[in-house]
Amino acid sequence: MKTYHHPAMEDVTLPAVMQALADPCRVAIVRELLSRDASLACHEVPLEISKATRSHHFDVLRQAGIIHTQSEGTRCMSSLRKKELDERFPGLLKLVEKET
Amino acid sequence: MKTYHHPAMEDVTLPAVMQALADPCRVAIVRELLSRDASLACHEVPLEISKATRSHHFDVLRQAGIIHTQSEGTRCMSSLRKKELDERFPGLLKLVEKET
DNA sequence: TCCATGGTTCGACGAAGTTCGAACTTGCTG
DNA sequence: CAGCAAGTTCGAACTTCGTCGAACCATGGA
Repeated sequence: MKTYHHPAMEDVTLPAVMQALADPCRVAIVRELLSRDASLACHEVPLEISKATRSHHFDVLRQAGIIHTQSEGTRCMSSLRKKELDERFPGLLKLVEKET
Repeated sequence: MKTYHHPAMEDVTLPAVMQALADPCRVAIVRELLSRDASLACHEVPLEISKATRSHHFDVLRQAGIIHTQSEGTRCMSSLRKKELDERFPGLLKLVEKET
């Protein structure tokens, strides 16, 4: 079973998290997670991109400390690190929440 | 006298503004502006980068709707579009304010 | 009028990021 | 066991970004 590395929240920098959210696909993923308030398998995201690209975007979000991922059978379930994020970057998720 | 183009705030997207703040230099510039609560000439920013690079970063911030720039003699003074930003992206500036 | 100063623009360069197909791994299920 | 479905990894092609030096443009003063 694959395991994923998640950075400690205090090691996550503002530019890094901004960088991660600087892509419309990734913002869409975070919004999907916000609207569900639950974890989500990669392939469930409604985006017209290849598997490889999808995997990459989840990777970036994970390395930026935004999501937490774990294997569950053949799927990998991701969820927001909501509480930690709210503590480290208060207001960030609220910012993403709005559709605009 | 040079004039600058500033986008309408409703045309500024979240990924665009995130992209602009995804660079440590630009975050530093915004922090400097926040701490002064006044406008700032390009060359006053305490960053060890060339004139050209400096100009570029101000450009990016301007196009992302974050700062407003105007010529004053030979200098160009920039200031935060604080009120508009707070309205369009509430909590964004507060996020940048923290040193971490 | 000439020069110094503050910024801009241009072209170049390497670094980094996005995207994909293809091959591979892993776990479930018939 | 065979086959499928979900993800990962790799390499390639391409784009974008950050940085700089050099040349350039305005403005204000000597």
